[in-house]
Amino acid sequence: MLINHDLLNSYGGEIITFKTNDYIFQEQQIPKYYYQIISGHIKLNHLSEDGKELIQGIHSAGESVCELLLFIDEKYPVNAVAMSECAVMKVFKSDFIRMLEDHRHVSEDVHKYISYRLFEKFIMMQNLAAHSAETRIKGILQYFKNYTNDKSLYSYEIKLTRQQLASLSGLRVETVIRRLKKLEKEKFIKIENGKVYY
DNA sequence: ACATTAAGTGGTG
DNA sequence: CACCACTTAATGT
Repeated sequence: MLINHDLLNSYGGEIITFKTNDYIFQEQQIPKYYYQIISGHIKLNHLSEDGKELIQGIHSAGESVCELLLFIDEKYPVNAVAMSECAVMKVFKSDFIRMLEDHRHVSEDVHKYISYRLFEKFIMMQNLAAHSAETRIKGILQYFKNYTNDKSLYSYEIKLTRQQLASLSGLRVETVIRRLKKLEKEKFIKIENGKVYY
């Protein structure tokens, strides 16, 4: 995990729980807390004017969400939504900042974490900006498999719905479904009972 | 049995 | 591809 729970506790950290589809925070709100996921999954999304959802990222246990907003004076650019039942540790902004000042190594960990997230954004941007649907989908699949150690063929089960893959890639559901079937024929992925293995 | 959600198909622009 | 309409399968209450 990014930051030790005991340390967060000693700086006023408290645990709050969310049910599926609950908001941890919403777009345009002013960031006041540091959030670190204890269990469950949280997605960062944005709804376009016509109602289409763009998923900016999906985070799980041990990771923090939008901590970078605590270092600048801006409102949240995205919503944080619980994708399952979630337990989250939250720490007041001022206490969080004080903790970083008191613990240099923790501060470095946070720097690295933010840097890695930014690095990911570069990769994702390049994938989404000027590529075919097939390349976009492959990019998303690779992005999630990168978090696992097993790199062998079909070792990773994509635990996302076709719709979620669409919201991540900026494509429509139908396109995702059709492309996945094509990728299966090409032996790039395997599909069993609707589940995608990559 | 009825409602809901996700996967999948056809066809048009 | 996006968009629209619709069918099918699986779950849930």
